[in-house]
Amino acid sequence: MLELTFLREHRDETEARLAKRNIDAKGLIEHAIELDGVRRSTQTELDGTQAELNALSRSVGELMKGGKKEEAEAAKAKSAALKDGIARLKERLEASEKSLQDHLVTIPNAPNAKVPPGSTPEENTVVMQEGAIPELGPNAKPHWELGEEYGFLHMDLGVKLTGAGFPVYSGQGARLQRALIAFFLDKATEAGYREIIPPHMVNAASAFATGQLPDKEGQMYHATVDDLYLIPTAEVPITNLYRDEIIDADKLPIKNVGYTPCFRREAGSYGAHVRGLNRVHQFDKVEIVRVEKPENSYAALEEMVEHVKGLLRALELPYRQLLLCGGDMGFSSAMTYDMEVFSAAQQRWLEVSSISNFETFQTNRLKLRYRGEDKKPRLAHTLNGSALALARIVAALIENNQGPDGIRIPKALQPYTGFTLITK
RNA sequence: GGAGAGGUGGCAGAGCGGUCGAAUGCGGCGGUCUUGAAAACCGCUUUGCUCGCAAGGGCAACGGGGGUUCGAAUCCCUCCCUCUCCGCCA
Repeated sequence: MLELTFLREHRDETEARLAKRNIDAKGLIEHAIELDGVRRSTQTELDGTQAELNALSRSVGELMKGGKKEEAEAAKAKSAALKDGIARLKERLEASEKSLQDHLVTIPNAPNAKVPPGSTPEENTVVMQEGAIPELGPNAKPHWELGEEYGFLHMDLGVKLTGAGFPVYSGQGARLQRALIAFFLDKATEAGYREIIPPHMVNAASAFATGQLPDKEGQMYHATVDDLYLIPTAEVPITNLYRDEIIDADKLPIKNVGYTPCFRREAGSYGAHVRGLNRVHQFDKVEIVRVEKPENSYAALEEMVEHVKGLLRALELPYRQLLLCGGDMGFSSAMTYDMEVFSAAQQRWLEVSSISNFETFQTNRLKLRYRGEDKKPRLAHTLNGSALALARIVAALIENNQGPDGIRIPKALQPYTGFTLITK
């Protein structure tokens, strides 16, 4: 959620930044300012009336003590009218706060100045590309065929147990998952991230604070009996660790990493391009999450990108870095890089990481602040990125490394898998 | 799941209908003293909203919500959470 005071004081800037998303920025902001005006005038009026009543109540106490019974009764009678007014004003204030809130929640984050305008993935910028794209020849198979052939991935069993999009890994496939998770966690720990094992379900307040609610309600699995949500990413619980906190400036930056399974309903996305592991309802992901001072957050973003690049290089995967255009960015993000690996058998790029700076968009909802040099609490910046998301990494890894003898495991991963080749 | 106890400031812990945003202690910050440090002493030490150019005001918050009252941290209702005991259980 955008900061109201910032929006008020930097109206033109916010409008210009927001316009990159190809939405009616002017209209959205105008309406917000208007609703805020109503809220503020109501607040002022209510405060004044409440002050009057407070003074009156105090005088009643003093009159009683002084034995002036009649005067006290007169004051009591006077307070009735004030109370009426206060009740009405409170209602009005609540209503105006609610309409303001309801409106603010519909405004996406304002993109950073560097973000290219645009509305489709075609308008994203390719920042860089690295790694040789393997020539597999005509007999190359997509990962879902390889998985079946080698017997380590079973989409059909997942259907039996749960439904489409819930893969079952077995044998070397299961071990490969575990190896990747351990490898990613170790690399993040080396880079100074603290490992977190969070709950895999969160309450509505947490889902709201990181922006899953109300914006992406339909994307999450909802356990209605207890009103809990299955996390779509570790970002949700890990970022919410700091909800309602004021952190001393010298404690920043905070760098956390967590592995969790991720659950996404992905309602309405079916077809050939989502076969196999390309898009599933449950996948494993190692996520890095940072809390930063505003002046450092963009340097942190680049640092996170470098970290992810290191992982992709170690896995010997051809990859590229995309700077998302305004219209393709997530609702809460101010700037997002996507990392994609090339899946040689499918001849397409697969998104395996999304690294974003949310600036104060999340912390405003989280009420996550830090105390700077001036001792005043200010909203911190939050960032997060996948490092990395497993299912598609596995897809690309096994497709790109298929050969006549089996599927080759990259060197960096071999200490973790305990084998160098996936065989039949 | 059953029974009981309790939720107050960074922490500990008072307050149990009025002047209590809240005693006191600890911690933290600033100062005095000291060659320096410690001790001692003095002062300061929550957050949000709002009015104001500012100085400085006002309002709200004692787990959440509602109620009683001229007035609630204090009384009542309700929800949530924590702890103890019992039951169940990886």
